[in-house]
Amino acid sequence: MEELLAKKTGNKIKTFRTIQSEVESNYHVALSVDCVIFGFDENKLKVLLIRSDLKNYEGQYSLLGDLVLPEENLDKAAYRILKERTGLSDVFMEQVHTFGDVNRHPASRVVTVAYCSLINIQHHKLNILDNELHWHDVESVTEMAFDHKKIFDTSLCQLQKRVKEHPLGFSLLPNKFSLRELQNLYEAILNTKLDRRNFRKKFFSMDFLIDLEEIEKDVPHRPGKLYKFDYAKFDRSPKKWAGIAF
Amino acid sequence: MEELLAKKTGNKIKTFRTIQSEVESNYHVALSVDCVIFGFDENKLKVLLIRSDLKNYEGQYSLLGDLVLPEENLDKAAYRILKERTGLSDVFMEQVHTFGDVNRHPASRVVTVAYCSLINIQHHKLNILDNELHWHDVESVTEMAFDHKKIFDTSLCQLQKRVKEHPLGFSLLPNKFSLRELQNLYEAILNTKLDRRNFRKKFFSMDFLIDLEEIEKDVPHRPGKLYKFDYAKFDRSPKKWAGIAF
DNA sequence: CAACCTTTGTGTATAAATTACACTTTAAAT
DNA sequence: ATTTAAAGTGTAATTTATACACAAAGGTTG
Repeated sequence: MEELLAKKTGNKIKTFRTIQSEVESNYHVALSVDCVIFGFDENKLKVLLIRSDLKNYEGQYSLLGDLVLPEENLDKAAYRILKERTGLSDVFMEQVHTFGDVNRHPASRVVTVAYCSLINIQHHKLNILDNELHWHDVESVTEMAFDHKKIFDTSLCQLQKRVKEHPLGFSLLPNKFSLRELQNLYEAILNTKLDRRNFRKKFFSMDFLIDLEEIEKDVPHRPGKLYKFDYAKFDRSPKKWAGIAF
Repeated sequence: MEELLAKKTGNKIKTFRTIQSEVESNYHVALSVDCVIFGFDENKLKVLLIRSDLKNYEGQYSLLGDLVLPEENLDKAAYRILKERTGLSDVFMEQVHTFGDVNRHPASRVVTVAYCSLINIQHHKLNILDNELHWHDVESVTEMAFDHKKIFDTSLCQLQKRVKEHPLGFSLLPNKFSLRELQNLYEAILNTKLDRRNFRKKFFSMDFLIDLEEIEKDVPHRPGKLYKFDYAKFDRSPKKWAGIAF
């Protein structure tokens, strides 16, 4: 949220210094939400970052965040940020962790709640406001503004864990996908190579994939069959999700 | 933290109403930490609760919490609360989730970060300050003040998950324990019955238990051998923790 | 249109892990 | 000495995970 804070303070509450003098109660803190938005494209796991415009962190990348509004629940704030930037609502979104170290923000105490979101990279257009907003390969993310690298690492770690125990991955894929794409996704998230036959066997045995009786187009080799995930069936009997151990 | 907030406001910032008028910036919120402190006694999982003294929730139980101090990190705040109430430091403590619904606190907006802590119920004396502070059977916890029931449920759920994938449970036991006690603990946390032979087989195969060459005292039947958990060995090769699937 | 390239799609044998299950041993209590 | 209650122990059956290779499909190329 740190980028936007500068603007907000400009509009409504002047500067950080002003905030601090106005807030007589030391027991109050600024509260923000930061979204780690993952996508999947070209067989790589991506994350959506913006360039920081705070002087302290000039040129560095940071997560998408904003202050939580006075009458806004935390989840709502996270969805608002996502909507503003990607135009998407109704996507997977989950709280990850809260970061509140005293000096994590250079200007004043700002406690931030991190959210992890998974979106289908094709179903949206980026809303580029003031700063560069781009997808970055997860592997290439090194330095970041504030403690955002730590937030990012925590989120990626949690994603790797959660994707094994819950069918989250499908949020990152198009509605119709081939088994190869699905496997590439898992390999990208977990950063491993998986056995193709065992992977297929596992998914077919769970029986949550609907055969769409269609095949891939425009591939320079034998096309694969297309499937979609049977969310209705999963909701009825989530226990049949055996987990992805590999 | 809600109980203490009343006092704090009395001392330093008067009343909630005063707070609200003083805080010109709507972007600032009160921040608290609530601790879900688990113990294990008489083969039952227990949680440490205090009686709420807010009028709205008279007579109901609530978690142990407090406002986060201006120069205090979140983890520090959680440890401080635990120390104040149980005299213990250096125990298992983990952030669970942050609850920030706009109206979760009747007086003003208070966002709270929940922590889960596991303590050995015998190694401490409760520091009973103003209100009743007691251990409660986890099963018997029904109504609670604020949204604390939801916080408690979330924490218990996370504990059930975490205890399978990490050797947390030993924090709840005395240093020396029998396999029966260990099994009772897992049964209490997971709320299931486990097969005794398979349970023992699993733990022995992981080879993290040190045989202390001692036996139980004062039991009216054949005494069991006592063990301790080999934390050093676990730290060297945590991958050998196979998880408790059952 | 034939040869080639790349990826799809499929099965089995082996090893490992999980489950179900019953009797003897020990120490304390009576 | 007998009773009582839990400790301690092994095996067979089932399920799950792993390793591994070749034929078929469709597009591309010369």
